[in-house]
Amino acid sequence: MYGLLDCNNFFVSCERVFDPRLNGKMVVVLSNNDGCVIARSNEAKAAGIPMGCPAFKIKEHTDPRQVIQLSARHILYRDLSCRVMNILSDEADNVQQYSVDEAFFVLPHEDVETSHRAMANVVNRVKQYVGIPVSVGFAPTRTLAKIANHIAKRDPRITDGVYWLVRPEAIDIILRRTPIEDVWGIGRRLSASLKSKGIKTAADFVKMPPSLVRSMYSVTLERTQRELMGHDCQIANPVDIAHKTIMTSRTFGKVLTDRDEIADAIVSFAERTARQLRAEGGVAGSVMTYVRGDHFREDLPFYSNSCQLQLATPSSDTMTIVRMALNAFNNIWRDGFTYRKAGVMALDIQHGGAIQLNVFDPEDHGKLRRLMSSIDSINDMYGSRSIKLAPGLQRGSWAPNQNHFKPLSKTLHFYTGMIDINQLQETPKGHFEDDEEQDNTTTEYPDMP
DNA sequence: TCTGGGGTCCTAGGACCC
DNA sequence: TCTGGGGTCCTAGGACCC
Repeated sequence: MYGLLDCNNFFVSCERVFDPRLNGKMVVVLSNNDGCVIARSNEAKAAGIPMGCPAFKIKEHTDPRQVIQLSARHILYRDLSCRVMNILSDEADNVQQYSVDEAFFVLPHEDVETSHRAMANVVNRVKQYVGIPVSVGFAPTRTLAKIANHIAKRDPRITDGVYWLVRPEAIDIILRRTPIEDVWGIGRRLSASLKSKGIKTAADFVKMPPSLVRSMYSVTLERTQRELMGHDCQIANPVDIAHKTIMTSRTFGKVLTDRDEIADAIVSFAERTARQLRAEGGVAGSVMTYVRGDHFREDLPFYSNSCQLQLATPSSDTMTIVRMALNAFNNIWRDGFTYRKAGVMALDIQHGGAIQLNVFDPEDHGKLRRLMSSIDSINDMYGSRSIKLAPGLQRGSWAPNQNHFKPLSKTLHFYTGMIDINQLQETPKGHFEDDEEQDNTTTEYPDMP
């Protein structure tokens, strides 16, 4: 039996913790660059604003003046996420965090009643101590637990925010009511294809011969089907598996043409990638840099390219990663094009320290490791940009647009104790939204004094 | 005017080998 | 005219997720 705990409208709920005036309003949280809607309040969902909706298209769905738009503050969301997961871990076993706002787990109790009480307790404690509403679904497989969770979230008659989808007859009824596109693992393309064959609900899908599903589509889809039938296939088991790739990429706030400005961005991306690599205790075997134009601008010549370079010895040292990223960038840079996005990716990541040293490699790796660990300590202590590489100290003209920050309530002081509010005062260009908090911009509140 | 970021897995096809 | 069979490994691209 799997449990799935999922935070309701997570980013919006986080914002509401610090500003109760957002309750009952249409609220959306925007992606980097204030580009797309990545979280919606129930009110915004009811108005028909879809997930991923470009901010400038909100007006196609509802009066945009009634919608409170907020730039994302991921560091805050991660902090609250940790608190939710900690409370869950008090009651549940084998907690596997699947994303920032959801986790699979199992319960130690044998009987449903005790389990239900334990989970109702978690839901209440999270609401009380973190301020975030959560829902829990239980089912024999993860794919069914996803469906159970949706029901817990949507149906107000579900008591305590916890729904059990266990009895075969109940599963049968629910599958008949579940549109095929709502099944975890069946996205836009697959659902369109299945519908064209008359498969409209999860129940229709389950009736297909599994061998046909595999031959017409893939083993992945066949696994999804078997999970719906109640056979645990461990799909998308995210469990403690260390990352295989780590990427940092951004869409620039504007189209860039200057090589040095883009190199500046590459350095920042590489630094951040290296830092994350070290935080996970991994080393990268190769580094990839990519650049691309703006594919929405048909009036500009489009260019997109990437280059992956192998390291002589796998490394997580900032200077090495930055150097490789810049070398790769130099290989793909073309004059005369415009650039809107770039990224740096660490690949072939190894964990656990069994690194094969290259005897021809002149670097003193012990020394580098000590230097990096000192830099990390200083940045942890004094703020993440206290020490950077000199090439990263440029203009930051690539910085994304984020014009919808609202001042954080002073209650943040009392609340987290983890975020240094003094760091919130300045908003230098060319840094990352999760490095520090911002800002002084005031958001207009419709219908608010 | 304005369209995110960071991941995973699978498959097909090509290069290469014996 | 006729052009094997069976592997492996790698890569690019497509699908999905939140």
